[in-house]
Amino acid sequence: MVDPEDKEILRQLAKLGALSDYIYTSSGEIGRRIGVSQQTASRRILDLVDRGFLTRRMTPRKQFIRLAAPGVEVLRKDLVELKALFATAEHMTIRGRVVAGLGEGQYYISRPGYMKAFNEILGFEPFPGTLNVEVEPLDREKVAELKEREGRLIKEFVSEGRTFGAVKCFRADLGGVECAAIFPLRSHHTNVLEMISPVQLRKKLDLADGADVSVRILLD
Amino acid sequence: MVDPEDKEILRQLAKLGALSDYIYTSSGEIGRRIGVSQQTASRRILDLVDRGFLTRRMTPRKQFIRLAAPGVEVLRKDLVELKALFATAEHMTIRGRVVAGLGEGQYYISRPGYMKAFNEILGFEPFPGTLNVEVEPLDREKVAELKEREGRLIKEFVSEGRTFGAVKCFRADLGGVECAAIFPLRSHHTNVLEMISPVQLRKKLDLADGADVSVRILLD
DNA sequence: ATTACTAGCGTACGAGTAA
DNA sequence: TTTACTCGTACGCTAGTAA
Repeated sequence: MVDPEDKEILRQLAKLGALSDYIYTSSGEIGRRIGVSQQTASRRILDLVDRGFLTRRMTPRKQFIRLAAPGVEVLRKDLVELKALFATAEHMTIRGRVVAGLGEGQYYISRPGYMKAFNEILGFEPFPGTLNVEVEPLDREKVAELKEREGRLIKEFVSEGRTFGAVKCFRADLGGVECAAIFPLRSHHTNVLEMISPVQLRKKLDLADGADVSVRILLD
Repeated sequence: MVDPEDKEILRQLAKLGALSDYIYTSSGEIGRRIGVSQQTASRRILDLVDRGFLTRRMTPRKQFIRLAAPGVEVLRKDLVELKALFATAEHMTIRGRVVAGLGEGQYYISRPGYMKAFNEILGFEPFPGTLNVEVEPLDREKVAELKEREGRLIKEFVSEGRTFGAVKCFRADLGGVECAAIFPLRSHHTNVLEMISPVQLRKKLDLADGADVSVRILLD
């Protein structure tokens, strides 16, 4: 097993160039970089050499040291894992219950300007109506956080002689149905999610007012 | 300071999904994942919460836990650092001394087939002659390693009624002059580097036989 | 200068357990 | 079930030092 302290040494050596060639350094230097004594650094290096993660050549002063193939692999594995983590750090679950909307949503989203934008940005033409989900109090901070994120933006536009405000969208999944949460930039609500979908969510999922739902938001 | 053990906890939590949302887990579970006891995991989590790297909500059983912004930054910094390491893990220095060649190189590299290939692969038309560098014994294993690497390949081709063998090239830098090391795939020498360059290296750098040189090979 | 051994100490671990 | 406290122990640290 490679413990985190071992990885730290491998990383510091890699930063000095020991990934692809021998570097000329000393146990004291390495100790300083990782915040331990010369003695501890020496012991740990020795251990890594014994286990095949480092190769080195000694000289009367200092030493030539580089990562052996298994040492490089340790770091590469970390890189791959972190890449994957950030690549798939993509969803957030928000719970709430279905509530009756004001009927406003229907008017707005069916404006041709929005319809066209939804199609471009989300890849579907929404059913003309929103499903409103009252967010469970504990999850409201998540909604606030969502609003801080990029999301997919529909810019404000002018049509029919008036201005339609910018809207931020997040793709989502509700009970296995493709949908999206939409946030008019002007609003500051954090207790209601407005969901749109190519189908009528309420009917498709047979949702009555008060039904508990769990929305999986994709962060992209 | 975030020590490597702290990072390990953040990573394990991130793998469970705590990068972008709360996860429902227990100190025992986390302890198991990082190979420490429930007590130690509990103490370390508490410490990370105190220092602002984690946020959590307790329940009578288990807890909801996620990385706070500073915790995410710790991992992101690691990712960026590792990416940079592997992106620039690109050179290897090989030392040796100039030796007289057999004059063979000149014949081969000036064949039109090779000339054209060098131009495509290295971006320059080489001076018709090679500079031979006898590799210092300690660096010979590096040469062997180079031959294991991809490099830039010139495939074998037929011309003038005979076959010209495949050659592997590595871009290099010798005394600030752009050049390349070439390895006929058939040869198994590891004690001599054959260098080519758009200019006559020997003349440009005023190198007599026996001159000590240091070749910086780019690994790409 | 270095590396790396030995000794002694301090810290962080896990067992036991309360809430 | 959990979390997280106290406490005794042991592991890994640093200091001192030889080569």
